[in-house]
Parts: sequence; C-alpha cells; structure tokens
Amino acid sequence: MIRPTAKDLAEAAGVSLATVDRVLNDRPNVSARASRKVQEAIEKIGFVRNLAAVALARNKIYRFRFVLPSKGDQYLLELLQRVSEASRTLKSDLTEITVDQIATDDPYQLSRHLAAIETEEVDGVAVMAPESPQVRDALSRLMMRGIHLVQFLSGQEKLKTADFVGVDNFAAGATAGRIIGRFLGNEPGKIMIVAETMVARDSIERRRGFDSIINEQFPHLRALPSLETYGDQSRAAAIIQNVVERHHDIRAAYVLSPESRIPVSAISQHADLQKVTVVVHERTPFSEEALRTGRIDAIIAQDPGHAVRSAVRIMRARADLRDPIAAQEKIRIEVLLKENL
Amino acid sequence: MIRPTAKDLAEAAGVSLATVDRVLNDRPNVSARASRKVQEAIEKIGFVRNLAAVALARNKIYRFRFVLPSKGDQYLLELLQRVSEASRTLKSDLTEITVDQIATDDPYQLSRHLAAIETEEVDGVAVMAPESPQVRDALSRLMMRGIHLVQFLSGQEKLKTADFVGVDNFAAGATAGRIIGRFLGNEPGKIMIVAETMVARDSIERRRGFDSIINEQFPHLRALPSLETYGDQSRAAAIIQNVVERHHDIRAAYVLSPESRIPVSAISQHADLQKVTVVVHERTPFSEEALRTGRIDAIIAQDPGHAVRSAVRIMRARADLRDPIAAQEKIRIEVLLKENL
DNA sequence: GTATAACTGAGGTGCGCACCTCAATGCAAG
DNA sequence: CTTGCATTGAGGTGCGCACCTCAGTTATAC
Repeated sequence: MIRPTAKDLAEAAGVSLATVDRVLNDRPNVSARASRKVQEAIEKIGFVRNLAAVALARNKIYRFRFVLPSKGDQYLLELLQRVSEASRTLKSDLTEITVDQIATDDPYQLSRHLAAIETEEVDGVAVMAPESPQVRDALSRLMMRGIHLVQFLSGQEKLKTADFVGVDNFAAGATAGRIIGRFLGNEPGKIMIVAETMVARDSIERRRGFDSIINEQFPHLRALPSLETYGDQSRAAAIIQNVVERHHDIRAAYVLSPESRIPVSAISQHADLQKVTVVVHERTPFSEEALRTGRIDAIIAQDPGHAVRSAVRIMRARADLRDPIAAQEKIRIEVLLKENL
Repeated sequence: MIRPTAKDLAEAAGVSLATVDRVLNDRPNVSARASRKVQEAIEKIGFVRNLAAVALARNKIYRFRFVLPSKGDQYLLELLQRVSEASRTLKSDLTEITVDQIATDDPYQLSRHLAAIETEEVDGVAVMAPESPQVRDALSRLMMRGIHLVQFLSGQEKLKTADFVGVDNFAAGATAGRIIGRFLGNEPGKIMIVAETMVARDSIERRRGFDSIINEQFPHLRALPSLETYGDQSRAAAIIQNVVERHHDIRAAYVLSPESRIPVSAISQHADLQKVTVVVHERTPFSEEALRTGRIDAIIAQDPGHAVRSAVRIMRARADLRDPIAAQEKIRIEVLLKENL
C-alpha cells in the first residue's frame, strides 16, 4: 500500500469510515472498544493524516493578529517588516495575518483594544506590550473568550495558560555580563548601564541577570546604577556626561533596551568613552553598522524573523488544538560579533 | 469575495478555467495576451493559490534523502536524531525522508552510492561528505540527472548549481578567533589548535578564519600549528603533552573539529592546562556539559535542527520549482556561553 | 420486559485545484 | 481556397478528508 488513507484505516480497523472520522476528530459517541481498534490499526498500518487534505476539507482560514507598539525605533521597524514578510508567505497557507499598532504603553487604551477583538474575527493574537495589571487582566479575558494568546517578545509576567515567544531576559542579561566580564579581563573598573526606561520588565530582568554574573564571577567590576534616556538624545548625552564626570574608570557600557541608537550615539561621541567595551541588545541596521565599525563590541540578539514565524506556528497549532513542538520554538539568545554577523 | 478561487480568477480575467490552469502551471499553448490577462486579474482580485488544494490535487509524495557519514561521535548522533525528528513531523506533509549512512570518507564508495540513487525514487538529496574530486563529479552527475542537491554542513567546494546549508567556516573560525582574542586580553601567549584531521576542508577553512583574526587583531597571540588526533584518545594525550612541554605559555586551546570530546578530555586532564581558555565547535551533550562545568569557555555552533529543516525546505522548494526563501534559510553561527545555552 | 440513550454504518457533498480529453476557433503559409 | 498548427473553452475526474444525515443496532436503566 503506497500510503494508507482513512478508508484503508477503516478497513484495517474493521469499522466504518464514519467511526474512523469520529475517532480521528475526537467526536462524541465512540465506544472505547472502537476507539482502541482504530488506534491499533493506525499503528499497524502506519496511517498518517494527509494535512493537505485536512486543510482543504476544513477549508478554514486562520486569522492571526499581532498587537505591536505604535512608536519605536529601528527594532520595531524590523519587527514590522518580518511580520509583513510572514504575512505574504503564509497567504497561500490559508493564514491571514494582520497587525494592530497600539500605544501599548497606555494600559487603558491597550486593554480597550484587546477587549474589542472579536472571537469570530481572530483565531490567535500575539501581543507585545509592557507589564501592567490592567493589561494582564485584559489578556486573561482574551483567553477566556477562547482566543489563543502568545506573549510576544515582551516583558510580561508569564501567564500560565498562554504561550510565550522570546528569550529569557535574565539569561540574556547574564550573557551580556559574561561577555563584558570576559572581554574586560582582570583589571578592575566600572560598567555604565543605560536603558530607555527601567519601567520595562525586560530591562529589569536583564539588569538582574547582568548583575548576578558580574557580582558572582567578576567581583573586581562594578555595575553602576541604570541610567534612563527616555528616548531623548540630549538627555542621554547629559546623563552620560554626568556619569563620566563622577567615575573615571568606566571600562564598559551595557545598553539594556532594544533600541540602542540614542545611547550608543551619545557614547561614541564622548571623548572619554572611545575605548570602552560596549554591548547592546537586538540587531538593527544601526547596531549592525556599529558592530562593523567597531563602535560596539557585541550584540545580544533574538532573531525577530524566527520569533514571528514561531508565534505564527504556535497560534496555528493551538487553533488546530495541537501542541506546538517546543524544541523547535525555542528562541535562542544570539551573541553577535563582527565576525558572525 | 472571501477568498478568490481559480474560478473567480477565470471570470475576472475573462478566460476559461482551462486557460487559468495553463497559465498558473506554465503549460504550453497560451497566447501572450491570455497570459497577461490572467496575470493582471491575479493582481486585481488578489488571487493566491491554495497550497493545500494544490498539494492534494497533485497528490505527490516528496522523497528526500540524507546521505550522512557512517561513523562519528556525538555530533553525528545529534544530527541523526534531528533528521528522524523531521522525518516524523513531515510525514503528514507528504514528505518522506530517508537516511543513508555511508563511509563518506571513502570517495569511491560514496560515488558509487550516489550513482546508484534512482531519479524515480528520490526528489532531493542532502549530502554531508568531505571534499574530493571524485565526489564532486558524482554530485554533479546527480544533479544532471535532475535530482536536487543540497550540500549539507560539509566542507565541499560549493557547486554553483547546488544549494548549500551550513555556515561559512571561515567566518566561524574568525568568530572563534575573536572570542579567544578578546577573552585572553592583552597579555601575550600561545594558542593550541587541535583537530581530528586537517584533511577536512571545514577544519582548514576554520583555521584560516581563525588565523586571519588572530594575526590582524591580536598580534601578541600566536596560534600554534594544528595538532591532529585522528580520533584517538591516547594519541591526543600524547601530542598535547608534547606541545605543552615545548611551549610554556599556552593560554588557550581551539578545537576545530565538530567532535570535541577526545581533545577536550585530554586537555582537561592535563595538569598544566587547567586555566586555559577553550573554544570548541558544535553543541553536543559532551560540549554542553563541558561548558556548564567550566571545562570549556565557549562553543561555536550551528543548530543541527535548523539545518535539517532548512535542507528539507530547500529540497521541497526545488521540487516544486520554486526558489527557497534565502533570508529564512541562512544558518547562523551561534556563540554559546554558559549563560545562553 | 420496555424505554431510552449510546453507538455504528452507509452514503453523500464539497473543499480548490491538477490534469485530462475533445471539440471548436483562429491564424498563417502555401 | 485548403491545410496545419496554435490557441481556447467546456467539461469531467479524482486527490483525502471533514462534516452531515439518517437508519439501524446495541447497551443500559428502570
């Protein structure tokens, strides 16, 4: 037999096609005995469902939605591009992807937006938004309405019943710590730490991971308190100037936020910081170029293309009531140097 | 219109379904005018083929084959597992994957094996085998017989018409060089380099990449001539002992080969090499454990799971006469530290 | 025992497309 | 004009499965 079909399966199991269908699709009104006979026959003849036929017969269009921030810099742009790429590629797979750009830092607005998503119009939602109790509740309600949720690349407390796509930020921070610690060697010194804002849970976790490694493994180094740029170029220059004046042995800088353009520009322009080792997060056109030209020394990244595709695969699996393949969906913490860009 | 079908397309283009079919599948006997009308209608109504229906109608089973070495250590095992995983997952996608394990280091045997592959029984072949003129010819002949070839993770000269899955080994070596160079700091010292054999093109390219970085960027370090273990534990211990006796300032070790168990064990056991920085290639249960326990300092890796899935996607695309999505198929050179394992 | 619920089988339809046949039309060369 | 070939349309079949209906059967409760 070339490739057994459901009909062959029915024959092998000694039941009718209708019963095979009931078993395969978990429909009610099947006796334990019939179910067992079908299961055994599946093993015996090596029946494997033809997913193409399933998809065609179901004739279901999967509708997934990405909820992303409305403002950001290059990293957000990168992400949007990856989503629209995936959207194009997956159209032929009966999958339609839409993007909502929301002021995700306004919990009220975000919650309202999530509440307005209709169960009928969407099978899964991937949300990238900062932590807040209100948002967490809105996400829970979303799931209770039967919409599959993916917490996407963002620093929310993990909801037990939701899937998560992204890296462990504590580990990412620890990785940055290891890199900086090893790159600096044995001489003592201080490490400047810069973030857009320390309200973001991502940054907090990275900072904790970073500190844990520096304190344990590199006690001769000292990580300074986090500076916050609030995404403002001149403020960044000012606070960095201030720190440099107060500390004369700054040997490294670690940028916690995914958008590194503003802090790195400020650092590069400061005369006293030409020789510091700089580590940032996320690959963007800016950080890539900075790594090439030596303005920074390493990037800790998570591939946004992988992340998007992974989120879609997970939502797709959930929509089909399957479990995602965990091993395949793990997003790696990448360490990028000039040589492996 | 929910989702336009070929019938809708025919209507919009003002032609028959038969002509639409001819255009969509590049069949002969279509006038330029008809073809243009269909193309325009595709744009106009946003027609996208339903791949599930295509797959079902074609009812074609894709048969792909991996040709892998018959002997190896943990890295080979890892690879075999990933292939069999993919094989299981893809059965429902009408894709059957088989594995041939051949003494790939015997060009004659390998060539004969490749020559024996029938066009009828296989749509694509992924070959992992070392360089040799005879093998290269056999691969060319394979392609001329219409079988799609993927050069898989191996150090062959790239054939222009074949696809390649794997990393740039020169860059991988350079990355190792950068890591070791930065980890060692400014003090001068020597770097021991170990390989199973330097006949393998992978090792040669890595060595070249490594040297280029060390020589240019870290001139105070010196990379010693490559040692060859030939996969023999006692020989490894002996040659390493020999090198240690002749050089008293060895500060790092770099293992070129994918199988690192034997050289790293020898290094760990040597009293004078307890503090050297060790960098190896490929993640295996052994190298992972060694990184965790601090016996090695970094792993330069390429994810075998990704590689396998990528090879399959490429063979699938070629079998459908599509082009693979290059951006998605690029295998990254990963830098693994204890923190981002 | 009977009433009821739980199960089972037979059969049909349709998903969107590939692939095939056959007849009909157009067009150019001679 | 005829011959021959390229082009086009109409129509049909089948891929493997989901989903539906309805009649018939078996187990269970009372």
